[in-house]
Amino acid sequence: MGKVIELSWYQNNNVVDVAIGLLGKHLCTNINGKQVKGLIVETEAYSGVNDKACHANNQRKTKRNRIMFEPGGHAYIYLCYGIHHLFNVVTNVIGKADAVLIRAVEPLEGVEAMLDRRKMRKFEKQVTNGPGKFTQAFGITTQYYGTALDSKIIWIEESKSISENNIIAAARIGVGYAEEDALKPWRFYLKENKWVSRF
DNA sequence: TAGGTGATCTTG
DNA sequence: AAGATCACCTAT
Repeated sequence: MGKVIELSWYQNNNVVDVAIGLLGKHLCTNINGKQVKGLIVETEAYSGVNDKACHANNQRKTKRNRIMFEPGGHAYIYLCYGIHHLFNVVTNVIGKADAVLIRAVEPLEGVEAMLDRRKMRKFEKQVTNGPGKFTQAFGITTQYYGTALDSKIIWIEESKSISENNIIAAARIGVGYAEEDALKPWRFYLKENKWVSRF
């Protein structure tokens, strides 16, 4: 068992640093009596009010994204396309609405529970290789909106760090509406890791 | 490659 | 009040 990351670690004013720092760490949930763990292999940084791809762009603050304006270390979970529950880590201090989207994990523990929730028989990469897929495998839904990430429900543990040589930076996925910000290389993933959502 | 899905946001 | 949009997934 790794050490649980403290909330203060997320209260960093550089969301790109946090997005890179989360790679290789262990995301854990204990939901409906099932504990699962996965290695974070893909993240994206969303940088507050000046990032056109970010839900908080242009000071937009609504019922959906209000947690982004709270201190770092809480879960921002929202329903995407009516079906998928997407999981973000809120970062930065109160009033600075940054967040990191977790896009994919490599299963480490609780594979049975993951397959069960995904209604899959075979253990293959489709279990957790996308932002809507791994949340389903982990039991994460909007019910857990705002959960502190040092809780017993959702938490992230330290693990050995990843060297920069093994990290790829690229444009974020699915943000074509964001004009020039769509090109920012704020998607990060582990090189040659088969659990990454797409290449 | 196309269609499903429903909360959220915007317009009138 | 109605319509458009959307940080995606699954199956053809």
